[in-house]
Amino acid sequence: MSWRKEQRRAERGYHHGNLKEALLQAALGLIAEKGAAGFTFADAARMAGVSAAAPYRHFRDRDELLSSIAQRGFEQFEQRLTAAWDDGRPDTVTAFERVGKAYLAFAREEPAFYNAMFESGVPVDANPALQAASERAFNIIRAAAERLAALTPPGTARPPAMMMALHIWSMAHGVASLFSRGDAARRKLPMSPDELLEAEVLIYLRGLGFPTDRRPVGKGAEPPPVPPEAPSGSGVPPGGTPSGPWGKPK
Amino acid sequence: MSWRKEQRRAERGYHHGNLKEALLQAALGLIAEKGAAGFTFADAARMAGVSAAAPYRHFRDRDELLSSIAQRGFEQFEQRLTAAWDDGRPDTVTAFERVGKAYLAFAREEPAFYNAMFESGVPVDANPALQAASERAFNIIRAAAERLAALTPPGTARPPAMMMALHIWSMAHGVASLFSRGDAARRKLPMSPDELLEAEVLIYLRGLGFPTDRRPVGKGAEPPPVPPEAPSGSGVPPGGTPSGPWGKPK
DNA sequence: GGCTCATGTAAAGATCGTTCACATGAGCTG
DNA sequence: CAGCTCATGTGAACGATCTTTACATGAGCC
Repeated sequence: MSWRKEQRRAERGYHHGNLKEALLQAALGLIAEKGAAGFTFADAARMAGVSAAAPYRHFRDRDELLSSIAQRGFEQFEQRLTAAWDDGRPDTVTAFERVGKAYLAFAREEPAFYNAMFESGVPVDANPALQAASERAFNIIRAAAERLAALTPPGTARPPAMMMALHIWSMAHGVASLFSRGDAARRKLPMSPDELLEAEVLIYLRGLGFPTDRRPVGKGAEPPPVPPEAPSGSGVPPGGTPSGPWGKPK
Repeated sequence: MSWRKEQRRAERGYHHGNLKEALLQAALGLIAEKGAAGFTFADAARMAGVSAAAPYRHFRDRDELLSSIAQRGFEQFEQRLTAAWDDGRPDTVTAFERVGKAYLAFAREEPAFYNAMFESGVPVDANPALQAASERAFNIIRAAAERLAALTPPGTARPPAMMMALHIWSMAHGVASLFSRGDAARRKLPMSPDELLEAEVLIYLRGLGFPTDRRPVGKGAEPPPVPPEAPSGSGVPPGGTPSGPWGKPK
């Protein structure tokens, strides 16, 4: 009966017109603010200007709304990873690292999605569409790993691509959850999460025999262009390089 | 007024005697069952056989109970990591990997603690004791990394120990959150989380120049004893070893 | 114009978190 | 042992949330 309510209703009529979408947006905002735990179904309804019971016409319950958001998150995630991977251009290793950065960027820039996807307690298999979306996203990493695995320098054992993909995913997720978002970011670090992950991945790749000693960590000069995909002779890093992927040793 | 209630009270008298501890235990059980999000203050009270208001005599609010549990979790975590590290015996690399396994074992065997520590939304700096406990636990990993860094084979750049520690932590945490617990464990994997992490760490260490090609992944025969801490000449793995830390290539 | 069904509302029940005034009894003081 | 005190537990109550149920509205279609 409040004036505002009548006002709203006058604007949009008895029927909202696009409540489902409005609820998703509202929830997204609330999760970004207060985390998936603090988000409340009633609040989302209020924010959309409808009664507390209305959302039940569009979502079975609060959890279904949450898993819808998680699903949407995985879809956007997939898009960003795909763009970052850019089919391996200009060279596989560079593109691979770009994927890692995109992972962190997503966690940082879309905290609400990331939260719903990985930290809200929504099980991956809550709903088939969610699971499918999650798998599609992971498949980007997997495809990238496959391309990378195919490049193992001669004389080096070829690692299973699936394993590589899982490794990379765990690194990115570990760095993101521990250091790259909200509260967790308060842990004091000697370097940025991006640098941390980049060094981690480079060391890992070197452990697999890939030549990765082409640039220091700083974002200064562009690395000298590498002949794309031509494994430069012996894959093993030249014995005893004095500097690692983490920059100059002091 | 119920018979049960009178019964309980007759057994223990008006005062509970050890309510704080009982609440912590009850909460632990509930979190293990339904996750930190699903755990309710009222439930814990009920489980301890006490009115819903009683817990407020021991905890300012629900969040304080949660962060108490997180703190306790970090303390137990520290103990287990310390035991696993065993001051670097019998050799640093072996002990280091044992720490990784202990990390996963803790996540698997103490889901309630792990949940409260890392997934409950309790910020690390919620309370100074919690933060301190968290740092003490991390310091075990850090100390181990320091010992490891000191062993870098001659001719190899020495990585910052802090960075190594953060890398290892992120790997362990990433594998644990994504693959090693409850709902998340439903993702289908080609290998166990333990093996996954072990391979990841070994490849990483190899990337840093450590010789790590001493055993396949299977848990069969004990690895041949390695002369403790005698960096065997050139640290770089003998060029072109045909099998990696992940086992035989097929 | 009238029907129908998706969509929204109001009201109500169950549960929680939290607070407040009050009850109990364990332990100290004399 | 009497009496005091204070930590600890109780019950009742408030406001908020989630969810269901019966009812209202109106958009689209015949």
